[in-house]
Order: sequence, then C-alpha cells, then structure tokens
Amino acid sequence: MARRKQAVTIKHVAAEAGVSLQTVSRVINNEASVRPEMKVRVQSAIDKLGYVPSIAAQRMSGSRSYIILALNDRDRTIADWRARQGTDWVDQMLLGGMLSCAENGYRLIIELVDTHNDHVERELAAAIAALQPDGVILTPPHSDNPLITGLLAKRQIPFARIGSRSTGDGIALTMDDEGAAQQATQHLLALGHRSIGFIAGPADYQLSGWRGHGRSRDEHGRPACHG
Amino acid sequence: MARRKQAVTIKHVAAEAGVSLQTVSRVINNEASVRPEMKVRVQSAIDKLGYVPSIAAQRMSGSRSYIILALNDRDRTIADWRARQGTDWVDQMLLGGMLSCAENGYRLIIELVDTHNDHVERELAAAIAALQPDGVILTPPHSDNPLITGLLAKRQIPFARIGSRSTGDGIALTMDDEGAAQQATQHLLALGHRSIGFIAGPADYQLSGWRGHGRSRDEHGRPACHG
DNA sequence: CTGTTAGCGCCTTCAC
DNA sequence: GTGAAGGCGCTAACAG
Repeated sequence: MARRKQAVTIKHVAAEAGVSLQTVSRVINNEASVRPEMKVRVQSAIDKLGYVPSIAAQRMSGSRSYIILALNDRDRTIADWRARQGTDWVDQMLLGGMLSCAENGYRLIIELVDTHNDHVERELAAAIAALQPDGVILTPPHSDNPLITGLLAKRQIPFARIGSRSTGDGIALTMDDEGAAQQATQHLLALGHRSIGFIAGPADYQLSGWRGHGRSRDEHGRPACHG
Repeated sequence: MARRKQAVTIKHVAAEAGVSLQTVSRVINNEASVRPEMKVRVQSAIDKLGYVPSIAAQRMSGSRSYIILALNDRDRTIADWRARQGTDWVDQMLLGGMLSCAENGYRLIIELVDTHNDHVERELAAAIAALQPDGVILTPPHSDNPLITGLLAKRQIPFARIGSRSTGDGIALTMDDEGAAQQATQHLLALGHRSIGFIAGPADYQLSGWRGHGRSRDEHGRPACHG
C-alpha cells in the first residue's frame, strides 16, 4: 500500500493563486490582515482545487487539532450495548455535541474509559497525548472525578462537566434538557477554541436526582451553567 | 493560550533509553529488526515517561492516521435525535465499531452527511482530506451510493458497506446481528490497516427486508460477508 | 499587508 | 541491527 499523501495541499493553492503559502494559510484561518481582493483570489483557488486543510498538519504546526474528546464510561457503555438499550448517552449528549462540533468545523471523538479503575489518569493522559484535543467533555461518573478534572486543569485543557453541579475547574452544567451536550460543546468552542473535553456517561448518577427538578436553576438562581 | 506542544516526545524516550529516535520508532511500530534487549530498554523508557505517540505526527510522516471514518445520514440522525428515539444507529453499529477500533488502537469518527444532496462527494472528499482516515465504513443509505463507493475506490481507501448485498468495491456485509459493525471494522482493520471507511445509517432501507431472514446467509450460501 | 525562514513529531530512505 | 539525514503539510515567528 503506497504511502498516502495529501492530494492537494496548501502549496498547490498558493501556486494556483500566485501567492505565498502564508497568505493561503491566512485566508484559511480567516485572519484579518489580507486584502479583500487577495482573499477572493485565494478563496477561488481553494474552491477550484477543492482544497481542504489536513487537521493533522494543522495540529503539527502548533495550531488547533479541531478535535473534541468525549469521555464515556466503558463498562456501562458496553453493557448497554449488549442489552441493546443504550438509548441513553449517545442520543442525548453525544449527538448533540457532535452536531455542535460539526457546525464549527470540529470533530467529536468518543473515548471509553474505565472509571472504577485507577488507570483513569493514564488512559486520559494517553488519549490526550494521542489526540491532542482542543477540549474535553466529561459526563458522569467522570464529571466529578478529581483525578480527571485535576489532570485537565493542570494541562490547561478547557473542559465541560456534564451532570455536575460542584464548582471547580472547567464548566459545569446540568443536563436540564437534551440540549445540554450541545450547550456544553458550544461553550467549550466559545471559550478559547482550544482543548475542549467531554466526558459523557450514563445519566443515572447524581444527575438523576436533579432531573426531577426539571428545568430548574442552580443554587444561585442562574441557568444551570457556571463558568 | 500558549501553543500546545507534546509533553513527552519520541525524542525524550530516545534520550532516556540512550538510543536513537529511529530505534524508538521501530519499537513503537513493533518492527522486527530490534534486539530484544533493546526493545525492553526502550519499552521501559516509554512506560516510565508515559509516552504516547501523537497520531497527528504519525500521520504527517506518512504513516497511518489510526482513524476510521463512519458516514451517517445527517437529516435522519438529527430527526431521530430530536425525537429521542435514536436507538438505532449508535447502539447497533457505531458502538460496536467503536469498540473494535478501540481494541486496535484506532478511533472512530462519525461524520454526518446529506444523502439526498449532490454535495455528498464534496462532503466526503472534504472529510477525507481533513481526517485522512485509514478506512471508511458506510451505512445505509450510503452503502450503495455509487458516488461514494466510486470515490473511495478511486482513492484506494478500504471501506465496508453495511446493509448492502450488492457486490462491487469494498467489503459488503449485511447486518445479521448487532455485531455487524464490529465485524466490519475488524475486517477493515485486518485488510491493510489503512483507510477504513464506515458509512453508518438507519436500518430501514433495503436492510429491513433482509432482517426478517434473521441470521440468514447471502445468495451464495456463505456467511453474510463478501470480500 | 505579504513573503521568507524555521520547525512541530514522526517515519522513511539510505548509510554504517 | 542501528544511526543520521530528509521531508510530510502547515503555521508562528520574523523580516520587508
């Protein structure tokens, strides 16, 4: 199997438009300092060639990875899957988060993690090292796992905690509706557009209790989302 | 937000083990030509430092991306999500595929695509250019879309067609059980470990009809999976 | 505002 | 069997 290279690269676009790689890059990243006419010229070249930047390359050059990591409890996920009753996690959160990501040019990658295992940190660290996500989303029972939130905080990776009310690092939001994940993702995206984490998990932990309160607010009377 | 670099790289491992980067790389990729003792030394250095290769970097240097792309029908997915009845796609296929991927060090990324739209090709091409997946998995109604299979075949990207019996490029397999996706993924992985594609979609197309046949075989009397 | 230079982390090709 | 050099595609510094 031949080594697969990118079909059309930024280089081709630059040649086609008769500008430097940098200018193309600037257009891609929608930077201000580009003359409108240049922008148009480059853009048309991009369209003509059907160019799409490689996220791997983008990430390699120190830019964003355009990847959001979502952590989900493994055992539970597998059990649900076997029982074919996994109407839980995916439909409520992952899909919502996925849609938000897609709308923003991001990709959501779901990672299954063993909670009741002291490997959690290692697993998380490995996933982060491999994927280098711009953000992470946590779901129960990971949302309040200090080992996880601590690691994320230390690495300065933006993350959201779904189904958690406790204050602390990261954005905490209760699942007051099916839009929670979407909300979470967008918050992360809005934050710094970098390192967003998402740990998705079954909603029958602390979460379930709050659910009875319906669309209630948090203890401060504000919508269920703390900064 | 500071430019995020990889914490521990192959370079650190090499230094720690007192060998060249190359040797470390060889150990990572499990290549034969490495003396057992060297292998052990390097491996322990890897463990000690908690090193995990960056898939972005791996992909950049012409290696695998360790990413499998799964295509799913967008509208349908969103509709299901809104109606909260999406017990369909994820639990049956995606989760299975996800598990298989995880077991093999791969990641499954789900991409929502508009089927009844002539943008399909563009969308697929864009996703491929951005992600550069090692393989793709197609699900109804994409499994038999010639625009999709054609593009994949032309680019020589291995792919599986779930819920499709028609012969042609790629691996076709019917969903004779909840293990279909898992099966599909493993086939792709087994293939050439490169470019695996997966287009997941609701199971109410041609698929539904076959389902009545239960775990039946295909018209050739073989298990429901053609090469 | 635009072009040039350097380098990200890793793997491939070629020497030793 | 191992090391050294080169480059993948892209962007972040610096010039001009």
